[in-house]
Amino acid sequence: MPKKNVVHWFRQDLRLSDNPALSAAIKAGSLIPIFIWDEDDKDTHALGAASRVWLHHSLHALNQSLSGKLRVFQGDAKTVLQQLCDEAGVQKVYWNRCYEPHAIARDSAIKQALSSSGIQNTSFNGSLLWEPWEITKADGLPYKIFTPFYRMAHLKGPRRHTLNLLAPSFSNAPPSRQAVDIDALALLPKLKWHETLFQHWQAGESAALQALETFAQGGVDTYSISRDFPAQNTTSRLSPHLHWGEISPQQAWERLQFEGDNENIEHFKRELAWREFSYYLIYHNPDIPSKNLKPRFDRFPWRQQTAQLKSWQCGQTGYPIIDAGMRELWQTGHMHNRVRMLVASFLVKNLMIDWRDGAAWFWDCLLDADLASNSASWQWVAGCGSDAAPYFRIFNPVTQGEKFDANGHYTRRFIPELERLPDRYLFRPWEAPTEVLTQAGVCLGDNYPRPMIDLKQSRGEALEAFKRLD
DNA sequence: TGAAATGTTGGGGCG
DNA sequence: ACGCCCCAACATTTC
Repeated sequence: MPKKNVVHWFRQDLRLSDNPALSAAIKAGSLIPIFIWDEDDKDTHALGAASRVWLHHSLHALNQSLSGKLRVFQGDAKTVLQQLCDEAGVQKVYWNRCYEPHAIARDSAIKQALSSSGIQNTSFNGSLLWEPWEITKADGLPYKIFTPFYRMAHLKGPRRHTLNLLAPSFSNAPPSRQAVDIDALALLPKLKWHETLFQHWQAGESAALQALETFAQGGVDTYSISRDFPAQNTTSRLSPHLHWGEISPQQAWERLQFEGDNENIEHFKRELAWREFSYYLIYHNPDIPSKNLKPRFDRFPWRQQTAQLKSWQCGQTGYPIIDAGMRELWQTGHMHNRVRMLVASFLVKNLMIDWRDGAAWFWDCLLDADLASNSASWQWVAGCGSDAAPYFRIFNPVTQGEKFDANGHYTRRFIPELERLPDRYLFRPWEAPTEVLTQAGVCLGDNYPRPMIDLKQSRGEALEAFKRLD
């Protein structure tokens, strides 16, 4: 007797391994693997440009590992699913949960619609170590501080890895007329900008597993310390893979656990847990992308400085470590973690520009753009998050540059016009004697900007503004 | 997962 | 030998 057709709906789980919903679907019948591009340009949560590029490549990779059987649709997800189930006689639909507020709303409406037409639908946890509702304080309320959250989560232990992926038997239901080619989704921008991005990255499950392997076999050995130095590429570089679920956090967690137990591995697990905490926060605070978690920040006098925002975005602030970071973001779709903190601190605490403007730019440019992490991290930096950096913690881009990029490898890589400026002045070119600048071919205000604001003064103003919030 | 301002200490130069 | 000053080095406080 032929097996019944079942649907696995791929969303942010673009992988075959450790995929609980997919495994369940494969066990249940003949597989129709689908992806639905259901985005409307008017959506406030519409994917950023870099994310779309990643998705484009990741879908191609996924389709390849499914022997070209991935069916791609465009349009309202509920309509697409209902029509597909109807056409192909599907009685069972499987997916892994998403946790963004708009996705939760969409999915619960779909769940209801499918159930009421008698179609069984089951969702799984495919992207988090801990379900956000499972970790609570003794009084049942959600944690607001990372450390106690992590302690409790640790006690529970992470979700177990899904074993035993059976080889799928694909449904031979005729392709739906609605199915479209991945390229027809037009996820790539018209400009050639995306081609430079993908000189630095490879999307898809096998690239993700390879990145994990590389990290586990070497990168992690010095992780705790060297992760702070942007010139050393010793972070895991797993973030975009994790965002799209090309790899699960369980796979990362367990692979590193296999290497043993030391300070570096502990530290990395803690970073995975920060990702979890972001999802935890957005689940319990759906407004986190747009609303200060600390309401008193609603009175903060953010400055509407379009020109200054633009200088920051383009890496033309006159502070080399800031500009290097912003240019790294534009050129590679990525920015080193420490530098993210520096540029964010500079925007919010020196320029006094709204963190939401910074978050929006990151959202558009980052290949690893993730609503939960992006929102939670910007609120953390701005000081308006629940467990946030204290407002007075303001990074000094000169000191930080000298400390974390002492030999200037990172900064010079992204700011070639400062290539020949000696280390001594690299992070403070305005202090360099004229002849040093001339010899290095630097002309301030011409081929590299003068500092756009005074650090000491802007810091003082921000601290004043903060004090007035109390 | 800060930095600046302020305070304290102790060694060395010097009269 | 002693007091004095200077200042680096470190510690503490404040934002």
